[in-house]
Amino acid sequence: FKKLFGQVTDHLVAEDEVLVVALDDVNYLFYDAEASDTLYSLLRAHEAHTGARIGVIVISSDPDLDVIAELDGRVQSVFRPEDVYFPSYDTEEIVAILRERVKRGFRDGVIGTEELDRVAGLTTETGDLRVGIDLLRRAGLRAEMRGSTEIAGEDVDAAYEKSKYVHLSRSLRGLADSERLLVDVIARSDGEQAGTVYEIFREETGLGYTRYSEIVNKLARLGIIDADYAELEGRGRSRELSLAYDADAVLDRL
DNA sequence: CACGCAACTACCGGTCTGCA
DNA sequence: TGCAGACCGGTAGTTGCGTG
Repeated sequence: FKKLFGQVTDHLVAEDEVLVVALDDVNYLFYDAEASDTLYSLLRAHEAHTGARIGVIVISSDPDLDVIAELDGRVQSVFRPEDVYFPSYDTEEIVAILRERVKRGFRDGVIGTEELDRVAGLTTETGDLRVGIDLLRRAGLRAEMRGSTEIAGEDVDAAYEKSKYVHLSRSLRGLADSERLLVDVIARSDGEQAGTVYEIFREETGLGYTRYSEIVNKLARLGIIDADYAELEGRGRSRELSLAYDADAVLDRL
């Protein structure tokens, strides 16, 4: 990193250029607690490499995440961004976007208005356009498998059983071995207390509580598991760990 | 009602290891 | 040899119950 970054900043100084870095989906950096270090390197580059000018644009797709508040003080003091808020797509906009995809991806008449509305409705429910696009693809393939040139309502419904998990598949794919193992343990002991789950986790991995706690937090922030403080748990407080998805769906994708 | 304690979580400094 | 990532131990902080 140091070597590469040094080359970049040297180039900026030599050519008298300004680098603008756009970080799409930054929320994922927060889930890994990497956001502050990343922004710090970029925004304070001029301290280590005099004359290097770097600006940052950050794009978050998690409305519950307060980007500025979650950053370190040392980053907050140099990162004073302008906020631009983009509201999520409404059903009408989703339909328009999906219709455009349909036009490009399918022959005329492959999907009717009724079926497209159904896709749009399911997409609105999950709040993610990726679900809708995946849904079109799967429904189309399913119709083709049946030897039909038209997508039927049941193609959409059957495809949705897979498409609704695009988030899950994507999240799981990015996990390290020990993280996947913990997901596996939680899937098999759903709803247990943090301490109980740790016992099993330690037996299988030999890792310490610190690492365990960090992984639990990461999985919770990714939305793979729920880790809520349980009410009335004898002494002190304890978190209850459970999957945010259907256990079989998770185990299938591990 | 203050206090200690159990059962956790959060954080920090540091070691170990693999890689180029 | 230098670096980055994974991991650990120690310790401080949080919470709510039991106790005198």
